[in-house]
Amino acid sequence: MFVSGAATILHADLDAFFASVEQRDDPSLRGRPVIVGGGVVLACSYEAKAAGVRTAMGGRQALALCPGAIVVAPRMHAYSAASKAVFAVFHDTTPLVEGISIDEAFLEVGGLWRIAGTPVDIAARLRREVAEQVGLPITVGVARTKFLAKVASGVAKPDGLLRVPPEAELAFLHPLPVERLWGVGKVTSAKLHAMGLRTVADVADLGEPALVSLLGRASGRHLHALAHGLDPRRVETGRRRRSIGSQRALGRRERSAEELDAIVAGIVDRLGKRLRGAERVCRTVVLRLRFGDFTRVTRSHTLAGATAHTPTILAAARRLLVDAMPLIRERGITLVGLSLANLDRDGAVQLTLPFARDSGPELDATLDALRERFGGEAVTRAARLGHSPGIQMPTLPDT
DNA sequence: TCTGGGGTCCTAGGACCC
DNA sequence: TCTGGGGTCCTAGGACCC
Repeated sequence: MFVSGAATILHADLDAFFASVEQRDDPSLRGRPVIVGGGVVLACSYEAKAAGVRTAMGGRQALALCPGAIVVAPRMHAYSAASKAVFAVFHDTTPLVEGISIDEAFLEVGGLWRIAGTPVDIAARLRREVAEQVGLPITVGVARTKFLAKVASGVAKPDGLLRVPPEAELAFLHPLPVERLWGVGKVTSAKLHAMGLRTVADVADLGEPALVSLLGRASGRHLHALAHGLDPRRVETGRRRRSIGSQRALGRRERSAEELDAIVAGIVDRLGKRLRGAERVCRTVVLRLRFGDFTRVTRSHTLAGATAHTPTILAAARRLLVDAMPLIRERGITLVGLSLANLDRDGAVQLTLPFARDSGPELDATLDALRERFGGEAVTRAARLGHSPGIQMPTLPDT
């Protein structure tokens, strides 16, 4: 059930996913700049990207950059059906598939060479099958680790295939800008730039203690490892969602307490249905608010027991909303959202196992043993706790 | 640049316990 | 009686990703 032997990982990533589905379903859109979304760009075709359009950009700005763009309203059902079809191809390729998002997955193919050929053969076939069976372009990165496979697919986009051979990893990685490192966003890249660090090689030269003091323990260690081509994370099947949420942007108009209450009730209703549809229960209700000045807050409440009962969740959400009303009146509300978290943390057994700091292989072996014993899906948590290093907390089902 | 919607993980502090 | 170490759980905020 679990991987043995040399790991070889594919990172498969659909190109401009939503926009590609639109171009597939409407031939008149092919070869033309397509923007999916309205107020904000959810996705755009490569023709629009060439004009400077980017995901999450305001719609007005996008059209200013690319006046010829065709704007299409999102069709989430079509995307989710296309995603399912692509994941079916993934699962035909190998049982070891870890979905990362609607359009991306890691595939472990290290043990397949005897029956399916080299990883590059497998990747080429995968791309062909996705094109033939689903009609979408997909890029695949091939490498020894997740991170390198992901970077490879990013470099190979669009509609490409790139393998990073083990002996060429650092030569491939080190000239890249720090923004390519997974976990380096705006804030972190600004900090790194302020230190004069621009490439992955610069980060690799800095040394772990300096990175940790700059970025915090977890990020510092993580980045240091990635910059040296080290990434022990394996492809994990059976990961389950840890929270579900829904939110609504409200614009700048004033909202009465009754109006907000009705919006929250609507969101709770939707989330309750999703929760029960997934046969899951939650213990924590989180209210998310964004204000007129774009500051945000969250307010949360943890229930005594897990539930999927809409009235129970609604009562908790209402209390959080009422408590937040003074803030809302003061700053003006522009977004309301709810998350249901601590999923399935009731009727579960929590084990706490002490480990020495940094005993990675031991931890992995223990987790594998737990998965063997209880099934891959059962072990839902294996985290290093921030302020109590070395403790693991797998969560097991009721036995 | 006047800003969506769905997520993950990490950090830090306080209450509480032994 | 006071203090410390070690630990769990909850809340809140923030960075990041697609």
